[in-house]
Amino acid sequence: MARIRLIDVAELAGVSMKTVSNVVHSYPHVAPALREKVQAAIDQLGYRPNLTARRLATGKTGMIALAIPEIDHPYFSELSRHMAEEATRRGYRVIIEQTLSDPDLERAVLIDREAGLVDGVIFHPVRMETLDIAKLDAGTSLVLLGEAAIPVMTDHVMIDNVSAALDATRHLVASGCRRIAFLGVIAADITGSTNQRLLGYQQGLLEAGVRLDPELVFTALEFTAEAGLRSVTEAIERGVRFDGVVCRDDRFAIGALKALHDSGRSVPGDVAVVGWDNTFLGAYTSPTLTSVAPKKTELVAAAFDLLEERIAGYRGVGRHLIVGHSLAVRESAPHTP
Amino acid sequence: MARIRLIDVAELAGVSMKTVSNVVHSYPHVAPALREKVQAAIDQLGYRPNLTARRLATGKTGMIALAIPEIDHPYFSELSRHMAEEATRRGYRVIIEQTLSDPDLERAVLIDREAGLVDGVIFHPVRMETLDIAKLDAGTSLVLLGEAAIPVMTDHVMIDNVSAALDATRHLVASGCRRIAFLGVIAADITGSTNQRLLGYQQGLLEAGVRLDPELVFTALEFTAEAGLRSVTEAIERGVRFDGVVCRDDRFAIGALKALHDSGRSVPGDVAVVGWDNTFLGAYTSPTLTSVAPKKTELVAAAFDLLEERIAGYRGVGRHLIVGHSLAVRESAPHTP
DNA sequence: CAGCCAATGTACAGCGCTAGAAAGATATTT
DNA sequence: AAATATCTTTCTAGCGCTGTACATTGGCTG
Repeated sequence: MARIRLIDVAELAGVSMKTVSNVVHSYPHVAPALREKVQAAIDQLGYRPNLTARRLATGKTGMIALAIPEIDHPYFSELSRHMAEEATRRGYRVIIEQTLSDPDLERAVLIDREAGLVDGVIFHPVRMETLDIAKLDAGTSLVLLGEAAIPVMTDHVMIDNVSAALDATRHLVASGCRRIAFLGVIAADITGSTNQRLLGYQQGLLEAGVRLDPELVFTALEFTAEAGLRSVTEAIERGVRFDGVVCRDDRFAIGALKALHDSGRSVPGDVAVVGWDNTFLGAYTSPTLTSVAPKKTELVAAAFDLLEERIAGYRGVGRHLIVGHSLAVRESAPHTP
Repeated sequence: MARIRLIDVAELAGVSMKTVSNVVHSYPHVAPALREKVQAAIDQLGYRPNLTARRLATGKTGMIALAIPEIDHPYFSELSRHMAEEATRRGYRVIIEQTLSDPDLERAVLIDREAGLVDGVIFHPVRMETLDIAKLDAGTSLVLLGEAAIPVMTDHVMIDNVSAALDATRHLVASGCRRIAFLGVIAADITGSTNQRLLGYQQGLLEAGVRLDPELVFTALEFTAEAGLRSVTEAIERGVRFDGVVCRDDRFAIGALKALHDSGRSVPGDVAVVGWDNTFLGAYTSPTLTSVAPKKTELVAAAFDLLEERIAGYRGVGRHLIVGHSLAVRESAPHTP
């Protein structure tokens, strides 16, 4: 079953390849009669242009790569969905690369990108350091997401983590919490995200005239609900008292909800809980989860805008965009009446 | 910043293109000294082969498409992750196509596949009908997932839904449930999945000598936790009594948990709940969710095996594989003591 | 009716890489 | 030393499509 080529259609229709190509591309200056004849040949043979060949000829692949740590992390799977939809809207296809937070895989993404496979890359680094990225960002189209690394020359989109954490903390303060914990600092995590969120949290306490009690900064071992559960359970067992928790991540928040539930605390009665990322998980818990909500569609649109400008030839310094956020208020930390 | 080409390397090293190509491909018969010289030139220029060109020349793209209804559905995002990992293991890249259960998008997947973009497609159809798929499966490499459509000529992997539903029902019967409900039949859903699961459910009741009460078959309007919640809430309000629920989907199960919780029922005390797909959602709920667990890694491996045989040239009739399943037993329907 | 322009169509040289044939170099055998 | 075998390397024809340069046609103008 040999594939039908442009030339096969051309022969059947008795015209040149270019004319067939013109029909395929809806080039205006083709005589209606000819166009019809060619179209008939196309239909008859079931011709589909070979995209690989087209790519080689045009130099454009029409494809962008989205490199994220884990496909099945709710935040990233939602992000992927938005990316896929935005890409379709803009005429691109998305190829998803899972880096698993492995520095080598992350590096591979940046190197492969140059292999002419994709026109650009949207990359959410976790482990690669600023300088490392700067070194590999060899002038091709790249947009970074998140706060892990921010090379000056590279475009970058994020939310204002400090102010978001501040909002979350203020929300808890407003509903009467005074002993507010922060979950979770990760031993192995040297990314800026946690630090910034912690900073906003401190600022919120300061504003409320509450002193930060180091005992209330909970540490987790890894980014899982399980680790969050363990961390909160241990705090409870240590006798730490708290009436609110700002969680660095929805999964931590879910672990926290479970820990509180298992230890007989009511949420939000005894402890109010705020998560982060506003993933769909939060809608499924009991109680439902209040969560910091990055404006994902804005973020996706901004990332694409920057990327397309790069693809179009922009070679200037990196643009660093902040997109909005809000607080999705649900049962675990409701509005004050 | 013009891209470095094979010929640039060849010129710098003072050899022919083919020799450079041989080095790149680790072809054995290259004199060590020459190999070193070429490698030095490659490193110096930072040469990366252009994959698009390679593809055009070899006819292999090294890429497969995974077409699923929604990237951010937990089942599919977990599946995607496994697919991505298996693909990497086998030397492929995955391009994910989101069909959104739209018949036109589903059809587009099958048509685009022929555009020389990918070597094969793994496709989980939802809306396309058997005949429609059969018509478009024009001899290229395709493997289907799920139960929606099963054209004879096309390869296909699924779990035994009847027997899995039977297992779930038996589990509830064994723990003493007698009035077992089934959630949810979807008005608009004509896929085989629901019917098969319903069949296994009936069979389980029959075995236990329990008559099927039509009142216990709960209908939902769409595939969301929200719809599940509503369906169960309405049943409770109608005064329907039941002590167990087999859910067609983890999201329904989560809706059910919430409905039961909100109405003051305890799970599993008053009502035991079994979900389906064993997504990570089930580990995060309170109580945690017992769920039918398709062996995803087996499924992924089987799909790839079939696909690779197709890619390698197999042109016979469709193989229809059943992969295993188990029941992930957690708190919502625990083991009987 | 020559002279021109615009509208249509054709020819063909790449895009960067691969792979098989052919040539050149070196080693082995008789 | 000639003949043969074995390595190494070069040559070159595509892969299927696009875009530029050029050829052709027909309609109009003056």
